[in-house]
Amino acid sequence: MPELPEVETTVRGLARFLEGERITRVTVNRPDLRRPFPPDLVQVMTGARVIALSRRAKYGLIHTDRARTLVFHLGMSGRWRIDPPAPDTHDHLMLETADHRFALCDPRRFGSVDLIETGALAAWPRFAAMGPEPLGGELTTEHLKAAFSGRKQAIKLCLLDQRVVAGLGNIYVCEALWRARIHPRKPGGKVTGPQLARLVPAIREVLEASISDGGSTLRDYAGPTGELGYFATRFDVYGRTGQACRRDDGGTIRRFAQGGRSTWFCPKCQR
DNA sequence: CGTGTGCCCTGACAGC
DNA sequence: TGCTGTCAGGGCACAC
Repeated sequence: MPELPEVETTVRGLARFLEGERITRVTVNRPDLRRPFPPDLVQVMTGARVIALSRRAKYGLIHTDRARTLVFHLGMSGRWRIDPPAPDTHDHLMLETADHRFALCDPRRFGSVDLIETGALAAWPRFAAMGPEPLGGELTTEHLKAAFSGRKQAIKLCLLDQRVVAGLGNIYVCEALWRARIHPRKPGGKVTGPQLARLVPAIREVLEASISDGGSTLRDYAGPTGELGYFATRFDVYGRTGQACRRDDGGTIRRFAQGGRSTWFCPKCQR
């Protein structure tokens, strides 16, 4: 269930085992996920040393000493299994080091694997059009104001647009809008100044809280099973149809569809 | 251009 | 038990 916090948690978990290590073996079990695997994937990655791992939006990056970076996306159902005790039908790609094995498992196969020249990552079309990262100070009230200006589209959909902010998904958009007390159907261009000012910290805080939960879950999972696990957190609105708003304002969480996906919100405090 | 729709794929779950 | 329908955290191609 990968959104930004899960990707960040996954990258951190992989980094502990992969950074500085040499890839001794690469196994490809099928030719593609959403897109074909790079034809030279095995050749380039076999024997490569991993320099560092990082994240851009919901993509994980494995930088190697071959001037190339393996860029993975976990789609809807992807995860890396570290030292899996048994093979899984959906382990599509396996990387091995001297001490560990890393299986990219993705039942729905909405994920992707690309091999990009490290020096040209910023120009990679999928990255070039992206907005700022929601963490780390790039994302400002002024940026959102400019990005939303004149847009009639609902703010929920604006925030899912990776050109506006890179890495927000359905869960965290719902959660951030609740925190900022903004109605998800409000047109982007009509969001008020005070609402925008609340939105930036709301986004940052909900992501940071999830990442710290993910970190603790990861520590647990890294022990006995050796698998990466996704954080389990208590959402304020996501999936809480019919339950009381956590602000105790008498509101009941409601669900409706926007752009083919579900939105949850509190009609009492989100305006 | 901005905006809306449908599809890629498998699995989990509810209801019968 | 097994069938059927619905839904799922993403991204993209395509139509207007």
